[in-house]
Amino acid sequence: MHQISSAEKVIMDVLWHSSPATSKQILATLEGESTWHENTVRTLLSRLTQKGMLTKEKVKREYFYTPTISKNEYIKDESRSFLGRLFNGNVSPLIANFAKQDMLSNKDIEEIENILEQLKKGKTDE
Amino acid sequence: MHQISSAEKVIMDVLWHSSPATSKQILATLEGESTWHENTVRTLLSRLTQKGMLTKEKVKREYFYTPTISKNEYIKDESRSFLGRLFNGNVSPLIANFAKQDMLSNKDIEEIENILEQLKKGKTDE
DNA sequence: TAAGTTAAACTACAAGCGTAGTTTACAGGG
DNA sequence: CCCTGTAAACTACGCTTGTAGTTTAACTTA
Repeated sequence: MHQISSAEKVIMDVLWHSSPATSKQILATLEGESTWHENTVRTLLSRLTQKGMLTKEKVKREYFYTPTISKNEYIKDESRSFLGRLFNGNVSPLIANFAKQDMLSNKDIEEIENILEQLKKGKTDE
Repeated sequence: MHQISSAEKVIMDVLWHSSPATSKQILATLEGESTWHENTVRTLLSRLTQKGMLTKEKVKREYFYTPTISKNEYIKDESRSFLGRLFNGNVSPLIANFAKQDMLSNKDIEEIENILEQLKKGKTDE
């Protein structure tokens, strides 16, 4: 599984947005949004590399880091695991729950209906 | 926030299903589904109590444990945090992602549409 | 009432995480 | 060629988690 901790995910997000990147560049991107020490970022980078979530390529003295999984894959896995943990893997109870908790605006409803329409169209085309 | 670890959640699930219950009863419920030592269960119970997720009431030598939050509240909070972490808090991108990842069966689509229909009916009634 | 049983409390310990400090090594400038 | 700055590597440390072992305290039974 993709065990990425929450601090590590901040780094992954930067790299998913733009990679390959050096620790320096990542630091620059995080400037203002985080108060992390440089070494913290470097530690996170090396832990992510050890976990196989990043590859690094040396250029002169620096490494350029690149994610080994896409954000979409990550999101898919996380969604699956979330769905599994809380809703036995079924999507509709999740939606039902959002509905029950009043978490769906009219706009949400409309958008979701559109998505489903598109999806049905795509399916019958196959 | 409700920081319940995954081992702790197993205990919470037992108690959400039936509470108050003693550690003995929880052990009995878990019999067969888990290989935990009794002390492991007791440790988890006391950690959950310390975290404020359970209250306990002494009867003779034993404690009866009861969750302080409902499973629905827990699910709501988890859903919110999941949505926040991965989809900036918006539901429709989540659905769009499920769609894109082919995680929605025809049955899912139908059920979701029903939920949305019901929801719209409820809303215009107000 | 002494002994046994057992629930609860306390202690333990390794791995993972958040967050750096310290040391090493190398590239570029004078 | 040596010094310096900086990237990388290694070390650290307290907290959480998973998973118990050990000790204490209190019922229960003979």
